[in-house]
Amino acid sequence: MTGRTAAVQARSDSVRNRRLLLQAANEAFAECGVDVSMHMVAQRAGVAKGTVFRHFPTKDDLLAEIMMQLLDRLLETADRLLRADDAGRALKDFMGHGIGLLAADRAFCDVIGRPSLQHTNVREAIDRLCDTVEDLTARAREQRAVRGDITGTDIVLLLGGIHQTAQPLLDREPRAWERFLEIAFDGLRARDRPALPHPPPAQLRMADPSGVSAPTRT
Amino acid sequence: MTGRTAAVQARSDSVRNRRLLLQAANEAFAECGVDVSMHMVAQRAGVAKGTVFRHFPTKDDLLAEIMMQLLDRLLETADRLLRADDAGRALKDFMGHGIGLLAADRAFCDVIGRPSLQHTNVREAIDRLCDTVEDLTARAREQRAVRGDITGTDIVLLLGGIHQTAQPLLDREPRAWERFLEIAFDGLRARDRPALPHPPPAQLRMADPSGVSAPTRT
DNA sequence: GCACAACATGACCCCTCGGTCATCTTCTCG
DNA sequence: CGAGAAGATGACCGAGGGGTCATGTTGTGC
Repeated sequence: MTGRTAAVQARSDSVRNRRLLLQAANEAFAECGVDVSMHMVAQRAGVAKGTVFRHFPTKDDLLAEIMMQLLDRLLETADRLLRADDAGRALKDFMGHGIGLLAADRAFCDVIGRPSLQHTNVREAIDRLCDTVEDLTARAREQRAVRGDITGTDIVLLLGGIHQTAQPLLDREPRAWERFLEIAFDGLRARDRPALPHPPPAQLRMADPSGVSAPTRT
Repeated sequence: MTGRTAAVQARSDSVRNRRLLLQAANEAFAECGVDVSMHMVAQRAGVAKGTVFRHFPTKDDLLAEIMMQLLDRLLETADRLLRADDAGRALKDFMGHGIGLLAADRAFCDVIGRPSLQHTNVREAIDRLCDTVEDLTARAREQRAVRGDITGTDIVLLLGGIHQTAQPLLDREPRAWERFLEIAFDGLRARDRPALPHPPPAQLRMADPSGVSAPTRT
């Protein structure tokens, strides 16, 4: 997408460095979260700091590229699960997949958690993902696998929440989130219970052009 | 506890400034989390930066003092609820109280979320809180208000998780966490369900003298 | 009201971070 | 192989953070 379309041929060392950088950034972001320094990324890739900025003009650009890969894969999984027979199972599988990604990548948590720092295409990818989760949830609702007042937004929010719940246990038991996914899903499934407090949350929109929910905080 | 016990009398302006500082720091930490700068705190209190460091030698000292107030109040609530008749109701009330505090104080979330930066007395207070929650949970378990394989650690972890779930909705609906507390509690209550995956998590200990789980990351 | 200790102040130090750029190196093409 | 452009490098910049300290100010006991 970036190198060989036009007449200009990318130099071999440039291509190699770009690959090394993406790999190093992937690991560094996953381990340390978005606050990892560009110097650290450069060091991991075995190049100088300036080289990082030659390939990715800002830290946000680098982060966006990496997050897009993650989101694309997750979106692909969601699309595939949309065609499963057992919609309840599919929804739970999707949640497991998403939480697994969160558990393996601190930067992904940071990006999902606070929309403060973001590229437009990442925001749009997240919106697309929310749409698909809405569909997944609708199917589960129709098949009575979850209660009638659960929305896709509930599910999206629960992803971050369930991961956060299990996070202190991550060192000792990397898959501890399965326990809490089970508890949460039992709650989602509860029939014969009074209506939930508060109306179902409105759909989260990160990439609205009206600029209403622009980043406000530090 | 800090000023008037010994022979030395604290000067009036010093006492006033200390009060102003604690109040300002409370607000600043609550709004911006632990990453708020000491300069910001000083500004809010209407004093110079040096004054902050005269009263609190390090940022950690200031943060610890504020967190201790919060934890003491929460611990008091937990102790009171331990004497309620309906143990299930008491446990849920406690969770509501805790999540409400998390929703109102970003620094509290930060401190609970990652134990990286901490004073010993804060760690001990958290441990005491965990003990009390363990008791609260045991009573609820005995009264069959929650399933038999739920521990106090589950509950403590769920506090942060439920808050995190609702956090993106905080601006529009400050009490949105009630919806997710309801869902989670329905899950905790689920009878006739297969056993949860993974054994109940071991109790979290923040103040262990063996220094095993010392802060490792950045 | 005086003297002095305690206190308040903000310029300053050192550090880290994202980002820049003059300079040097290396790949590529003829 | 040689020229030249694309790429790599790391010293450097400004912002902002926690923390310090010489200096100026003020409350207090005599």
